[in-house]
Amino acid sequence: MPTSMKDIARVAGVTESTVSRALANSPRVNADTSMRIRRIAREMGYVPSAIARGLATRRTSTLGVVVMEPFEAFTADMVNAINRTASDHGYSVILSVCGPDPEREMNAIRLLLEQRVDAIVVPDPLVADSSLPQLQQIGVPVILLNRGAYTFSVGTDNLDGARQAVEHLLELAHRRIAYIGGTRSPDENTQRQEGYLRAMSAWGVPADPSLLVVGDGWPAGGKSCMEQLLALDERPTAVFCFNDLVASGALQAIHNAGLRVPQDISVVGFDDSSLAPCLVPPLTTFAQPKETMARMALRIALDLLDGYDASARIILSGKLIVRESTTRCSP
Amino acid sequence: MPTSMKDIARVAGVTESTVSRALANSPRVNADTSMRIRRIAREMGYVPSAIARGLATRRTSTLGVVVMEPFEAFTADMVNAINRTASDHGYSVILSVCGPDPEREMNAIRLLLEQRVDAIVVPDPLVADSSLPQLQQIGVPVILLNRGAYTFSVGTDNLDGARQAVEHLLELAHRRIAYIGGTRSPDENTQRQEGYLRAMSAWGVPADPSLLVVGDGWPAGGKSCMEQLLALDERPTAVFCFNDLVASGALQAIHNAGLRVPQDISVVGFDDSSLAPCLVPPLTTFAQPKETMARMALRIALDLLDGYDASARIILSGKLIVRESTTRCSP
DNA sequence: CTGTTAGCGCTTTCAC
DNA sequence: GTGAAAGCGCTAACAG
Repeated sequence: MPTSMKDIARVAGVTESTVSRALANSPRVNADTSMRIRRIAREMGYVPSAIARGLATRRTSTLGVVVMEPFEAFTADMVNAINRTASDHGYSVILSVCGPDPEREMNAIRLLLEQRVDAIVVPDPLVADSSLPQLQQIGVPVILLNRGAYTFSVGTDNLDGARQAVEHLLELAHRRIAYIGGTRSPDENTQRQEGYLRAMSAWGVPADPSLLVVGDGWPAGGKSCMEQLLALDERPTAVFCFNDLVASGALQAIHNAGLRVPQDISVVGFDDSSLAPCLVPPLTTFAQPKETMARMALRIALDLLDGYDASARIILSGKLIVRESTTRCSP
Repeated sequence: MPTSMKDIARVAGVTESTVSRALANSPRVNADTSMRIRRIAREMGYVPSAIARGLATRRTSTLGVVVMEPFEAFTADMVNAINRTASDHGYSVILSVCGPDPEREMNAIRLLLEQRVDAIVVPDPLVADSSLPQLQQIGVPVILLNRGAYTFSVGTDNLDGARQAVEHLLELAHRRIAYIGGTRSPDENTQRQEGYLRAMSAWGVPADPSLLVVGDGWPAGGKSCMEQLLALDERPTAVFCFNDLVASGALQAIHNAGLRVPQDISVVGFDDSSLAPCLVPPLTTFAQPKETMARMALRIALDLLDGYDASARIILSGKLIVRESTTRCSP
C-alpha cells in the first residue's frame, strides 16, 4: 500500500488534518512543522491520491475528451491542444475513444461521467441535433467543437474559411475551381460548400455543378472524387477540399493521372493538420485556430464549473496557410 | 448532486449493501428485488462513481498512457491500439502528455500515479537507461514499448524489420541503398542501421559510408538528409528511412529535385503509420505489429496486477507493406 | 496554529 | 437473502 496522510501524520506526530494543510501549503500551519511534514512526506515517497481527494472535494481536476477513432490528423492535433491547456490549468485528461457511431459516443460520455470528470470536451461530435438538449442536462459541462447548433460550443468560421481558401485560388486567376466535400460532418460540409459558392459568385464566376463533388471525408473518398473530376471534359485547374485527408487523396489521384501539383492543378485543404506539411507538395490549407479553440473550450467549462452562465456559441476565425500546392493558373 | 446508492436504497427500501450487490448482479440477492433495484437505479439516472469504487477496491480499472508531444503518426496509432484493447478489458485510458524531455516524462508518470491508475504504458519512452530500475519500484506496473533494456517491455524486431526493408530493395536490384537515420531514438536507430548493414553485407554489397546519414527523426531532418544524398556524385537509387516521417521529408526533397518516386529513387519507411498510405506515392513501409504490441503490453500489466511474475522482454516481428514508393532499379 | 469530527460513495466482511 | 458496520484516503467545517 502506498503511504497515506495517516502514515505521515503518525510519523510526524500530528493529525491528518495538519498533514493535509501542510501539504496544501496552507499558511495556517506553523512554518517549521509544515516544512518538517513535507520533508517526511517526501522521504516516505508519498503520492497523494487524486481519487480520494476527488471523493472529498467532488472535483477531480480531470477533463474528459471524447474522440472518434481513428485519430485522424485534426483530431489528434486538437487532443494535443486540449491537453496542453488542460495541464496548464492543473487538469488531467481522460481519453475516451468511440467509433464513428453516435451511440458509442454517448457511451463514451457515460464512461467519463463514471470517472466523475469535471467537464467533457468533444472535438469531433457526431451526436444528432435532436440529442443536443440532453447533453446540457447531463450534470457536467459538455463542450462541443465545431457544432454551432449547441449552446456550449466553439468552432471555426467555416464559411469564411472556405471563402479565404477559394479567394486565394481566384486571386491566382483560377476560375474552374472544384470543391470536394465530405459527408462525415454534414454541417461543416454544408458551410464550407456555401463559402465556396459565395466566393465564386462574389467574383462573378458562375458555379458549374459538375465541379461540386462529395466524398466521405477520408483519403479514399478524396481520391475517387478527384478521379471523377479529372475525367471531366474540361477539368478544373484548382480544387478546394473538405479537409487535408481528402486533399491527400486528391493529390494521389492527380499524381496517378500523370499531372503535377501545382503546375497543372492547385490544391487547397482545410484544417492545417499535421499531415499538411508532410505531403508532397506541402499543402496550402486553411488553419483552424486549434490552440484558441482548446483554450476557449476550457474557459467555458471552467466558468460553468464556477457557476457562471457561460452559454456561448463561439465562432473563431482562422487563416490560410499558403504552402506549395497552389500557384497561378497557367492556361 | 448525482444520485448515489444511498438514494436508491432509500427509494427501494433496502440497504446500500443490497443495492451494491444488486447492481453488481450478485446471485446472493433475491431476483425480484434485484430487478426492482436496477429499475429504480435506471429511473433515477444513476451513474456509478468510479472513483468511489476505486477508493474502496483499490483498483481503478484505469490505464495510464504517457506519450510524447507532439503526437506523431506512430504514437497516435499506438494510443489507438492501446485504447482499443484497454476498453475490451473494461479499462479506461488516462492520457498524460509530456514534452520531449525525460524529466517531464517522469512527471507525467507521477501524475498518473496520483490518479491511481492500475498500470502505465509508455509507447515512446525516453527515460534514460539508468532510471530504468526505478520504474520497477514505482508501485504499479510500468510497461515500455520498444525498449529492450527494460524488464517489462514489448517491442518490434528492429533488426529484422530493417533487414526486410533493405532486402526488398536488394531484390528489386538496388545496390546503392542509403539509410537515413534518426537520433530521436538512439537505440532503435542503431538497431535499424545495424539491420541495414547486415542485409547489405549478407548480399555482398559493400557499404558506402557516404550513404549512411543521420537526421533528427522528423520530416525536416529527412528532407535535409535526402538533399545531402542527392548532392552526392553517385546518388543512391533507393533509401531506407528511420520512420515514415523521415520518409515524407525525403519524398519532398526528391520531388523538389525534380526526380520521381519510385522511377528514379525508391523509398522505404518504417512504422506503417497512418501517414504512409496518404503520401504521394503511397509509402512502402515496415509495419510494426501495433495491435499485438498493445495486447501484449496489457497482458503483461494485467498479469502483474494479478500477482504473476510477468517479467518479459517481448520482441515481435512485423512485416513489410509494399505500396508504390518502391520499384525495380532501372539503371 | 492544531485537533476533532464528519462525511465523500462505494465495497466487503461478518452477523443474522 | 439482507443488514450493520467498518473503512478506502482525503478534505472541511467547527472548535479550541
